[in-house]
Amino acid sequence: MVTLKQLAKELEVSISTVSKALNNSEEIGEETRKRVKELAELYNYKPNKVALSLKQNKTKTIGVIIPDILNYFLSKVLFGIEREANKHGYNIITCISNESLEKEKQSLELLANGSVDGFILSIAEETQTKNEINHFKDTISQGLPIVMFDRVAHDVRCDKVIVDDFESTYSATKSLIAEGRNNIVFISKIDSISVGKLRERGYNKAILEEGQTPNVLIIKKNDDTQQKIKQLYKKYDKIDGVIAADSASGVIAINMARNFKKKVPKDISVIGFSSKSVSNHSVPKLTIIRQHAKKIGAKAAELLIDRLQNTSETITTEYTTKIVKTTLVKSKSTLLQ
Amino acid sequence: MVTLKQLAKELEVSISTVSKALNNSEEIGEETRKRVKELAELYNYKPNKVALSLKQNKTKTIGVIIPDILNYFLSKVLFGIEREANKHGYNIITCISNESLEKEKQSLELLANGSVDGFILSIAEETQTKNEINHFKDTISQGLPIVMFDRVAHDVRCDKVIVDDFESTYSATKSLIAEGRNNIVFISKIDSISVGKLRERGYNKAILEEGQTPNVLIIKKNDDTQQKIKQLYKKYDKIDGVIAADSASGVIAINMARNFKKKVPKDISVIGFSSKSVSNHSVPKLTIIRQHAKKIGAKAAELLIDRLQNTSETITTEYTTKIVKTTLVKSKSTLLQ
DNA sequence: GTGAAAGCGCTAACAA
DNA sequence: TTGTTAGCGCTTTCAC
Repeated sequence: MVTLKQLAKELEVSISTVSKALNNSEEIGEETRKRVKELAELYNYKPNKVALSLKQNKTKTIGVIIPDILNYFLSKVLFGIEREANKHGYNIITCISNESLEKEKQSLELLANGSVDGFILSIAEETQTKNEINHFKDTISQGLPIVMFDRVAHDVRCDKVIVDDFESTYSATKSLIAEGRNNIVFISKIDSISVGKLRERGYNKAILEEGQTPNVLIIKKNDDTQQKIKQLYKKYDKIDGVIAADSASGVIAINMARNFKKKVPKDISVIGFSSKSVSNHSVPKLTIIRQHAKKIGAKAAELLIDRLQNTSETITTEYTTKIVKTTLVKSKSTLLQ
Repeated sequence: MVTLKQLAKELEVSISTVSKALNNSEEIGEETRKRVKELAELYNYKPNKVALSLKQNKTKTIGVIIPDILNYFLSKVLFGIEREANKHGYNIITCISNESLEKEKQSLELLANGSVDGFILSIAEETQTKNEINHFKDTISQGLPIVMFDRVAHDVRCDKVIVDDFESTYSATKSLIAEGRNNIVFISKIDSISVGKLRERGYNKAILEEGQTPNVLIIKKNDDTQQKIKQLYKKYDKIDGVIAADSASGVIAINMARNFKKKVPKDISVIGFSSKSVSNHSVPKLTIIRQHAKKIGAKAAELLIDRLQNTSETITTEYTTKIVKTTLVKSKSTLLQ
C-alpha cells in the first residue's frame, strides 16, 4: 500500500500538503492539488483505515453477535444489518455466540478493545436461561452502545428492535379459530428463549379466550422433529390446526399430515413463523407469519449508527424500543382469505 | 478505555515501563511488574487493537466475501471460517456480494485499505458469468492473499477449497441406476454457477454411460419451484429418480411426488445436495450429498492463516487446492443401503 | 531496572 | 500556499 509519505517524497512536497490536497482543502493551490491527485490515482492510493481509526478514535465498524448463523431468520437479519451498515460506510465484524454465554462474553470483550464502535446483538439461549446481563451493562458503561434485536434483555438500558411475538401469535391463533378449528396445537422448538415463550403465551391467550384447552408440543434440541409430530398426530387424531413457533415445524407438520390421511387445508390448517423460501418446502405451501428480518436488521443498524453519530449528547437521549410488526402471508395451508 | 499513558501517570513510571511490565519483559523489576499488573487489572486495561494493528502492520482480521448469506451451505461455511479464525485469534469482517460483481469488487477494494490481512471468498454468480477475475488478481498483487472456496476461478493463482461436485453427482446418479431406476431427472436451480455445471456434467456422464437419455430441469431464479416440478411430473410420468443440485429442489420433489401418487422411495428415489436440517423438511427425509460445509470453512481459514503467518517466503510457496470429499447420507428417500 | 525517543499512517492546529 | 509539529496508543531500540 502506498502511503502519504511515499507520495510526498515523490512529489517533493510535505506530507501534510499531500493530505490536504487529497482532502480537497482550499488551502492548497489548484496546480499542486492536481499533481497530487494524479499521482495518488496512478498509485491507487487509499488512506490507511487503521491509521484513520487510531487518529479519529472510531473504527466505522460494528460488532454483530448472533446466536446462530444457521438460523434463517437470524441470517436474514444479519443481511439487513450488513446492507444498512454498508450504506453508511460501516463494516461489520461478525461473531457467532453459538447460543453460549461464555462465547458471547468473550466476543463482547474481545471487540471492546477498540475494534468496533458499537454492537448489534441477539441474546444467546444460555444467557437468557441464566439471566445474565452484566456483560452487556459493562460494555455499555465502557461507552460502547448496544442495540439488541429479537431476543432482548428488558433490564438492560439500550435500544431494541423486536417483533410483536405475542400479538401476532395471538391473532394467528384467532384466525384459525375463525376458520372453525377447535383442536389447535402449538408446536415449538424454541421453548427456552424469550420469543418462544411470548409466542406460546399469545397462543394460550387466544385458546383460553375461546374456552378451548391449550395443547402444546415442545420439541427439544436433540429430538427428531418428524417423530415428535408423528406421535402427536397419533395421540390426538382430532387435531385440525397447528401454530408453529419455529421455521421447520410448520413445514413438517404439513408434510407429515398426509401420512395420517389429513388433507391440508381441508382437514387441518397450519401457520408457522417462517420465511418465504422455507414455506416452499411443504406441499401445499405454508402460510407464514413473516417477521421482516431484513427490516429488523436495517432498523437495528440505523438505531446504532444514529447513536454513534450523535456524539454530543448521547447520554441524554432516551432509549428506543422499535417493534417491527409481522405480516400474515397466506398460502394454501390455511382456509381463510 | 484506559491507555498505557494513564496507567503510567497514575503509577508515576514511564509508558515504556508499563508496556514492558505488561508484556512480562525480564527487564522490569519484580516489584514494578506486580504493581503495574495490579493496576491494569483494576482498570481492566486492554491493549488498543487499532494501535497494535498500526504498529505491527497486521490486523488479525480476515475479510470474508460470500455471495449469499441466506444460502444454508454458504452460511455454514461462514460458521466454519469464524470458528477456525477465532481459534487462531482472528476476527472476520463479513461482506455479502449478493451475487453481484460490482458489490464484490467494492468489498474487495474497501477492505484492501489495511482493514484486513487477507480474504476468504466464494465467487458471485455475476462474476462467474462475466468471467471477471482482474479484481482478484489486483488484490493478490497488492499483497493480500485470497483463499477461494466452492465457487472458484481456476485462472487465479491462490489457495482453493472445493467439493468433488462432478464425482459425487456422478456416483449418486450411479447409485440410483443401481437401484434399477432408468428415468432419472436432474433438477437444478444453480445452473449458472460453476458448481451447478459440474454437477450436471457428473449426472450426464453417469446417464450416458448407461445408454440412458439425460433429462434436465433448470429452474430460474424467479420461477416457482413447486410449479416447475409439478409440470415436470405431469410431462414425464415415468420419472423414477431425481438428482437435485440445490438444497430445496430435492425436498420439494419428494413432497410433490405424493400429489402424483408416487410413493417415495418405492416408485421414485430422490437425492439432493442439501444439509441434515433441510433434509428433515420432507417426508420421508431426503437422502443427501453432504458437503461438509463447516470443514470447508475451517480448511479455508486454516490455509489463509498459514499463509499469513509464513511471512517469510510466501512468494515461493506453491498454491494448494484442497478437495473436501462429500458423503452420501442415506435416508428414506432412496432404496439402497 | 527504567526511561526517552522514534515510528506505524494519518489529520489538523499553527507557523512561516 | 506550503510546511512543521504534535499526537492518536502502542512497541522497541537504545541510552542512562
